Amino acid sequence: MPPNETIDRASYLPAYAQLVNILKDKIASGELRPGSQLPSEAQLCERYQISPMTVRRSIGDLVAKGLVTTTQGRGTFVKSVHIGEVSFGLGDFKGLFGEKGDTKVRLLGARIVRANKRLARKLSVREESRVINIRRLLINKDVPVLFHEEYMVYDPSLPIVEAEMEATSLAGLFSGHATSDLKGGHLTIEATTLDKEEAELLGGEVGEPAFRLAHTFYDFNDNPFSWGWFIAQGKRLSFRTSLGIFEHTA
Amino acid sequence: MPPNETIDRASYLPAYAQLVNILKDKIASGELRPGSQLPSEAQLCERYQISPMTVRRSIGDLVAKGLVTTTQGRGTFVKSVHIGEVSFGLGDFKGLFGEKGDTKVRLLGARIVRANKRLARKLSVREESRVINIRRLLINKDVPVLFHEEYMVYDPSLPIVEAEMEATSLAGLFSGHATSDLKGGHLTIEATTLDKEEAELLGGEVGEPAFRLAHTFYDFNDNPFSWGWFIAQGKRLSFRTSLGIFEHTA
DNA sequence: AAGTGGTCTAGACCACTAT
DNA sequence: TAGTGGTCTAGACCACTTT
Repeated sequence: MPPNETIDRASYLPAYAQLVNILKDKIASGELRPGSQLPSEAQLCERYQISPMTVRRSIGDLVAKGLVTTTQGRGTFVKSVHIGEVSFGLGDFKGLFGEKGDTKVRLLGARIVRANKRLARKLSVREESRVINIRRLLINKDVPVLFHEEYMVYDPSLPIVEAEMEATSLAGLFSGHATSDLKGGHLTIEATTLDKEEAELLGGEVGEPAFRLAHTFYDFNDNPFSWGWFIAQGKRLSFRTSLGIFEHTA
Repeated sequence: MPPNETIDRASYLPAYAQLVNILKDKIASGELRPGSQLPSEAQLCERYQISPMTVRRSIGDLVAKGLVTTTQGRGTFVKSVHIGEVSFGLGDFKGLFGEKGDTKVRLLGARIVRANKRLARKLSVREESRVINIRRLLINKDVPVLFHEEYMVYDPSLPIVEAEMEATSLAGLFSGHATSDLKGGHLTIEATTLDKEEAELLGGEVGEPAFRLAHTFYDFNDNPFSWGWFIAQGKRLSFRTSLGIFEHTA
């Protein structure tokens, strides 16, 4: 478990990764405390008999992991932990899906509506223009876990529903192959409570805590083409992360 | 705005960053669509007259940004967007603090309690052992924005309250200088609703949507020493992020 | 066999910080 | 001035995928 103090050139693990592990362990064990300075790159080269570019790669990895900071002319230092820099992944959201095959999508409705003011602004279309509204329920092992409501611009030049629906298909977005028409989007996570309809669909109680994941997706002309949100019960979902050094970083 | 098609060796911007921008723009403009293959590293070396290591650094940056993937023996390809890989930061949380000077912390109470079963498990102490309980209210411009409840192990060998309180002081954790006794921790974000007490403290309504950010912090012996949570009204907070290519990536 | 990315060398010069 | 990290070169050899 304790890594050797030398680089094993025969190891399947590349030299830079071995050095990362060595330094990481020194930090995790407290041998290198937050604020203390790491050996200089030249010293690490000499100590472990590896070339400068390899040492730099190792240190770059540690910087990327948020474990150290470098300052030109000063040196490399172990960072102390800051909550503000933590990031959470949406992988937890994906966990609602479970194993493939367990998950089904039930289409609750698809219709064409006229854009009100808010919708017109969100999709950059004129008020009263036609917009596709799609409502889906995601079911995992017969348990409804996610409600999705989405509005998409209606482009008469396209074969409507199938193409549009595939564009932001749940499976594609979360785990599989998204379309190449999607340039990117914005997401926000909000706290909310279930309303009557959502509670019925998800099998929960009205007023129960829930997450709303709102999305806007853009095409390669930077025009929004989809706006909507996912609703998940709070009890079925939480976002987890770690600060500092933990197994999962290994 | 459109970057030149050559590397400017006189630019203050390093060569690898210039190549990153060139490739990023080709992706953003749709010239390189999701799924399509980038020129090989050798071709990029030739085309832009830079050495292999420099090209690799550029591509490494794009991989880190999640814009491309590389497969040994196959090539480098533009990724399509996947929600599951998105991550969002706690910077939004930090936004509750506002400009420095606007923010005050009011100590609502600090006392020593006996650990119940749950608390004993969370802090890895025996049931009935003594634990410090601290409750704070964070106030920004006279508006209460954050309620913090925390339990810490009571170590009789330390000068109690001040040392312990500083260990996870709000200011230190979110923006400033954390102590070097903190190795790391686990965080979870949950959806919840305000109970009566929280509603009174935060000036909200009972049952109103809220976020709970729960934390456990560990020392360098991997012993948990702090467990607790922050409560923020949902209307004062949302977590935002982007997928794909947007300005903020520049 | 040809082409691709993955690792690594052994230096070079530059920009910045400290003394 | 000495020491630090930041960038970059011009190759090398390896592992892997595809034809």
